[in-house]
Formats: sequence, structure tokens, C-alpha cells
Amino acid sequence: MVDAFSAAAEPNRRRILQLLASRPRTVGEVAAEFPVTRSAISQHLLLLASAGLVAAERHGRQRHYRVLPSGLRKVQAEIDRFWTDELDLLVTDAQLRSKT
Amino acid sequence: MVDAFSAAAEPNRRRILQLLASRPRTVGEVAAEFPVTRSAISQHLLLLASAGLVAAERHGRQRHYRVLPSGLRKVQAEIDRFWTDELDLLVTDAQLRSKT
DNA sequence: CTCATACGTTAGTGAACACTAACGCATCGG
DNA sequence: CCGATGCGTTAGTGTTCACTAACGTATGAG
Repeated sequence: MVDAFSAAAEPNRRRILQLLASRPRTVGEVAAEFPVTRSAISQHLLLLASAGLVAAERHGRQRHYRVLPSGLRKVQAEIDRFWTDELDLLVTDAQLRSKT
Repeated sequence: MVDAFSAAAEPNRRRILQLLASRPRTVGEVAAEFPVTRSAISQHLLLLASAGLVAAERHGRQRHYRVLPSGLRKVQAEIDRFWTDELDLLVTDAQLRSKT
């Protein structure tokens, strides 16, 4: 999983990124917001880290994960490159037509 | 793969959607733009169809795939819901700081 | 009709994914 | 010290994915 867009796309990871956007958190803190185990969250965080989207900092026996703006910027760039004018036109055109 | 965002995120499928945005195409026409086999493209198209992003129409022995604006709108909505103000702030703040 | 040919989908495979269970390792109370 | 507790990661498993190879089907030349 090298692609930042794909890494950020998985539903749980989307929410993890949003949580970490407000402030850094430990694995346990993040996991508390989800119905799955700490382990699953830990692995999502490791994957996000391998995609350059988050980084961890040791703090005693905890690990504070935070979002990396550089990785986030990469996601934004890929989203922008994906969402072409042609795709946007299809959406807006269809909406106009449905409002007629 | 129910999630439209995740379905659209895979790099090949991103480009398939862009190709189909300009005009409907057959599986072979799409596959000609990729280094992989028709079969692989066919399966990507089937997955996109199961996510409600594209639909096929039989035309002789060919199948003309086209983008469904309704599905595209779903993707746009999920992207918007994902990309919160907090995430955006992280990116723009970091950019401002780097330009200082 | 019939056989070659082009089109798209199904069968089959190796790798990656998402998850729980078991583990290692610090830290803290006693 | 040292055992218990809490934190995060590795081991193990079933599922899904991305792909090529083989297939079925329908069209078109003769």
C-alpha cells in the first residue's frame, strides 16, 4: 500500500485521520472510538505511517500518533488530480437536470 | 466492496472513471489504455458497477460502460465528509509555515 | 452453414487486507 | 526488587483483492 489516497480511503482509517486531526492520540485513545480491538487500530496506524500520513512519538510507555501535514497534502493533491472537471461536470449537470 | 469512496480509490479504477467521464467505452477500449489484460479491466468495471459508479449497456456483442452521475455524487459527498475543516487547516497551516 | 475471430466473463492463484488472540515489554504499587 | 497491570506490536486466520489463463458466446467472412 504505497498510494496515500488508497490508504486514506478505508472507512476506519478515514475516521482515524479525522480524530488525529484534532489532536495527537495514543493507540488506546483512538481504539476507544471504535468497536474493534486496539490491535486492529494499531495496524491501521502502522499502515497509515507506512503511507507517510501519520507518525508516532514515544512518550513513556505510550505512543502519541499525529497526522503529518506533508502526507495529508499528498492525499489532497491526489484527490484534486482525480476529480477532474469532466467528472465534476457529470455531477453538476445531473443535479441541474434533476432540479428541472 | 460496498463503499463508493474505497471503490473509486484504487489507482486503476480512478483512471477508468476519468476515461469513462469523457464518453462511454467498451471493455476493450478501456483496456487498451492500460498495461493489464481485458480481464482485469472487466473485473474492475464489474466492481465499479457493484458500487453503483458505472453501468453497462449491451450494444451488439459489445458492452458500453458509462459513468453513473448518482454514484459519482455519492463519491463526492463522501470525499467532502472526509475532508473536514480540521484536516484542511493542517494542510494550509503547514504550507504557510513552509513559505515563511 | 461453419469456422475463425473478437468480445467479455468465469476459473484459478498468489498476495494483501482486516481482524482477534497471544505475546513482549515497560511501568507502577507494594 | 517483583509481581500485576496496561500499552502496543507480532503471530495466526479467514476473506477479499488484483491479476493471468482458460472459457463461452456471438458475430462476420467464405
